Amino acid sequence: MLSNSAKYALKAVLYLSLNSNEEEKLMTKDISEKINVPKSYLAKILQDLSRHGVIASSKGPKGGFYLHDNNKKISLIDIIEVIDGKQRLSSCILGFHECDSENPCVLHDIMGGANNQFVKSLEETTLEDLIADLSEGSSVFPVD
Amino acid sequence: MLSNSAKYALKAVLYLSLNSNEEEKLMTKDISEKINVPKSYLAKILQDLSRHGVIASSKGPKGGFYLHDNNKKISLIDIIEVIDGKQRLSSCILGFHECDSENPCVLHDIMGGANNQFVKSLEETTLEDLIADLSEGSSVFPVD
DNA sequence: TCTTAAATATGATTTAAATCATGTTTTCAA
DNA sequence: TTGAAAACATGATTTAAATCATATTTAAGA
Repeated sequence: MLSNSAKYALKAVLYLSLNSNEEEKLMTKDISEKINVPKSYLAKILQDLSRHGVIASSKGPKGGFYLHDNNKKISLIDIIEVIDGKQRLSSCILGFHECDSENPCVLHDIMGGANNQFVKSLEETTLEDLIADLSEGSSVFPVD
Repeated sequence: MLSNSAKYALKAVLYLSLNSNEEEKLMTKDISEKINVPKSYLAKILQDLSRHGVIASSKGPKGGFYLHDNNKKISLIDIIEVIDGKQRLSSCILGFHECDSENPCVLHDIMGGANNQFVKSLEETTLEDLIADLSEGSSVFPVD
């Protein structure tokens, strides 16, 4: 459903949203240790996210990755799509190309629209929402 | 969520449930052409399913794969678990090991139990149910 | 201006899933 | 009883994702 890379991206951006700002940037090394993701692999993902404007970065000494406030208004789906593309999440569970509610594959209804609902949640949920949940203590930010 | 192999298994077993019985067995070659899955790859999967009693087989000339009536009462989850194991379907979307409703990861609620519900459907749905849906014309059996 | 610390860009390597290939066993039918 | 047709078993190859490595660019600070 989600690639490993996309999961790492979500974790990293969430970590940044909790621990960074314009004054306190974070290096790949720090993030990778904290969220338990291989450093060079994470580096590639962060660079990808930065190139697409999902996160901010600056080079050189005292440089690193961080989030602007408006980056926190981004929805989760936008993070995922930078890494996995648009297709992956909406694809039929049996790999049927023309699968939709008009022309449902034999498992489409079994899924009960679970996937659609999940995608909708990803579209509607922003980083800020997750931060709110976490600060309420109603959920946990997993490391592994 | 599901491996490619598990998808192929579902398609193959469903095809068998529609087109085979004790008198009309089907060879790997026939099934693979019909459901559009590589022959030798499918062979491995069918042998796996047969070894686990999900489908029946007989060797030699006039041999092949088929389903007994009681094989049609099997639920979809049992087909999937033979191929993918028990873990894969229930794992946390962020890869968090202790993720459950007691200790939800930050995405657990976002998923809205979509995954749990999906697994439940797979547990409750039998091949017969799918066959019924198909014969009503309310769904389609996809080839690709 | 020079050194150093960071991201950036690019490509190589590893790993696991997917796919292919082939020899062995069983059983039917002539 | 023998040849052929099928599943069965096993292992090799390919491919894509995941991971690693390293040279290049940028910018801070001395």
